[in-house]
Amino acid sequence: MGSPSTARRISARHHRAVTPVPETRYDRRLAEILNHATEVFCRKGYEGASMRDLSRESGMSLAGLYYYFESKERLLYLIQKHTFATIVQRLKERLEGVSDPEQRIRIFILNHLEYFLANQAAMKVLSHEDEVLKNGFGAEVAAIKREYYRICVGLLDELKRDRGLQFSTRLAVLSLFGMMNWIYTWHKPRVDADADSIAGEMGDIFLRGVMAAKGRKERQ
Amino acid sequence: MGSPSTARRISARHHRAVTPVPETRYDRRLAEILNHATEVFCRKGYEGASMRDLSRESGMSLAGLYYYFESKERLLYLIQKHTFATIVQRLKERLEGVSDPEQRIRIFILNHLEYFLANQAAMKVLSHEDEVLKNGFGAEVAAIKREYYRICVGLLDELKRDRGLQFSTRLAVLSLFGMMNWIYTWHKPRVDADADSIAGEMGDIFLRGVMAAKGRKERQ
DNA sequence: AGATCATTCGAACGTTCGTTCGAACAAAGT
DNA sequence: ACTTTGTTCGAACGAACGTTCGAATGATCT
Repeated sequence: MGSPSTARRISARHHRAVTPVPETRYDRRLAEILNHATEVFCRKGYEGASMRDLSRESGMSLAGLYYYFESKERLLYLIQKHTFATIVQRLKERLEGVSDPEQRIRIFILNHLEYFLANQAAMKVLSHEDEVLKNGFGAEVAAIKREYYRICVGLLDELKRDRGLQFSTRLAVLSLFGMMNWIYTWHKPRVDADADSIAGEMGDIFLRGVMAAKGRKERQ
Repeated sequence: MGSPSTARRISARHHRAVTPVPETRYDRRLAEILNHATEVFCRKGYEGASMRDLSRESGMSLAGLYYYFESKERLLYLIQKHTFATIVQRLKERLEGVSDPEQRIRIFILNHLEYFLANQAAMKVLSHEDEVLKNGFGAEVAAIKREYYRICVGLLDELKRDRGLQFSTRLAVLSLFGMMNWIYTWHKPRVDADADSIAGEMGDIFLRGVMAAKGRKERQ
């Protein structure tokens, strides 16, 4: 009793049952810790960041942290899952009601880049610490990631059908992800453009690139 | 006497002075260790791989490794520097004698992807362990990296002048690097296509994308 | 053969790692 | 007031970390 897992289960029940946005003290504190941890993971990498770093940064004692999660690995899992779930949910909202295939892809790009630049630390952790989660945790995050990937494949297939194009959807999608995700290695908030114009330019390059493949046969 | 740094200095002198490709025992052994270390860094990450992992994998005792380099950080530096120097050198050779701007960019893409796929472990370490080297080592690697980047900027500027295009060179180059470098997250040698066809398809997407920007004004 | 050098290793150094434990404090319920 | 439950912490655990040292090999030369 009083163990972390018990506390989490109880607060979760409160969160769902009592009010729409109760935001218990526990949940608020956990969110704070997650934010600090994200920033430290982003700066020093998952393996490079010690629990003592996280303790110092979040202002909570080393032992205190373990009240909120049972291991460092689980902490990374919480960060990754929350980040990915948020971006997928936002995307689905924005796609609703838009039917033009090109416009839908532009929305996908903008949504991705906007969230990427607004939560650069979280997305860097997501992109960079890809394979460190072990079997149980890793599988769940990989599943969300695969869903996100499949959405993008669907959007591109729509475009191909609509415009009668022929190219390798897989390679196009992975190229697009590369263009977008690589941004964490070079974007400096003060000097580079904002998400809107970057999304526009990348959308131009990518969409003109794939749409110029009119009717041609796919490379073998 | 007998210290690592002394040994390295001597063998280096031999390497340069005596014959074109002398390949002393020392150099051969060091190369072996570098290869094994590259593979381990690729699998577990720089921070995640311990010196004991490297010892086990290379078959040399923990202490024995320190005869060949004075620290783990210096080992990463040696790997990164050698990898980058090789790819830049190969590129310069291949570009010689080719003057068509589009063809030169296709050569750049092919060279990058070919080396990337042939030395996937090394390139993953290069891409992934970007900011771990401290001041001295980091600056030197960053300089080679910048030279490589500038070559690509030069190629794209040639294309722009030649075809009268207008777009942001910086964003185009960084997008291209993203497309290419992201490959380490998804390419499976047995199931995915080879460097030639991937380079062709990526070249199509990218070049059609930027070349469709004929005469138009650059986005603000 | 002995001497000199290059190479390798077992054992240990001190430090830092992730994690745990029991006590202490705070809030809420009775 | 006392009890209960939720939250925090100092201190410590054993394990693993990067690195060092002196002795033991192997190789090369006189």
